[in-house]
Amino acid sequence: MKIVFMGTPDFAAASLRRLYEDGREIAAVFTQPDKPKYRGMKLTMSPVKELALERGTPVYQPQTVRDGEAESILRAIAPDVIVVVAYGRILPQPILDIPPMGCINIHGSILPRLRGSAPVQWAVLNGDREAGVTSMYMAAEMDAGDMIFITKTPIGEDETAGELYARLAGLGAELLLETLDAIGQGVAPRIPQDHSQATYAPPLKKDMSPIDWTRSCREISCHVRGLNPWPVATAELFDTVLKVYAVKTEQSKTDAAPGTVLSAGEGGIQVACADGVVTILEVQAPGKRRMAAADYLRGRRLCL
RNA sequence: CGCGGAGUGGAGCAGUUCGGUAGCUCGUCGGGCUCAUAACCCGAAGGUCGUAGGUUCAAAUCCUACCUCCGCAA
Repeated sequence: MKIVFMGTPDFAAASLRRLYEDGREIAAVFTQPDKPKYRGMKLTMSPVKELALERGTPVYQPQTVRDGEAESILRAIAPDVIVVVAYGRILPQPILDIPPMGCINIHGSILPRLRGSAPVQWAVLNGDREAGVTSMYMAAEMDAGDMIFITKTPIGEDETAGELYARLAGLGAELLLETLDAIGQGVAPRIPQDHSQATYAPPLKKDMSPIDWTRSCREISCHVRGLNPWPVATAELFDTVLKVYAVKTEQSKTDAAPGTVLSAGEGGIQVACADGVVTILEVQAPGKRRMAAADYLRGRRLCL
């Protein structure tokens, strides 16, 4: 089965790596163009490109997939199937029609819920108990194609979006192999989505970061975990904005107004919320590295 | 050359403006107190002040270059 793989971030690279390990035939890889990124704005290649170059696979990085050029490249390659994992582009119908076995997508949610680009993060933010990956036949509309298989997994009470993302990347890679096998054997199901149940997971933005102390313990915990590792929850404390990487919560009766700092010391920084106490365990001050809340307090000589 | 911040005992920081004895809160180790303790008291160890060079009688501090880390930007 001749495969063309399209993907960009780590999540996609996990699937591509699995394909290589399993000895699948990767005819070409499509990924987003190198972009100036990180400190110094150095031109950086995507994790998928890095992996493809290691393996000597031809890499294509079209600016757009809608000008016909990508289409003609793909026709020349003539893949049996196109696998798309977090590519970051929506493929037009003419491309979807090229591979005889179809275009397969691995998406990081239990469809039809959480269509879009940040499904894993939103699963945590929403306080879902369960996350998953879905394989599907692609349609022109984003993440709306007929489903093939779904793998579900519980979300840990303390699990961050970053941790869940890594786990789902692995599950997605396995799911991809199963899906390709099923297609190869002609036994892949085709389950239409219930579009009325669809929800959306838009990209995260920095302005989501501030913690709303009037929310519940659990909501705040989900907020902190869902925004970790990016953009990271923030709290305005001690006349500065601290990034909050980890909290623990305890439901309890408290008379203090939400947002009140109840204590600050070795155990962390305790802040009142709607239905209890949130203890901030790990913070990062501007220009500093991450550190335990207690360490931060030591340096600032703040203790209550 | 995209912009900015930071490197000081094991941890987090002050000291740098205006050069002049290496300091704080913790931790560690020893001793004491206590029925007992992560509490309290006494004491000790532990630092090439990121690296290299320069200026100076004298550099953590001023000058130059470099290294590393962090934030913005995605």
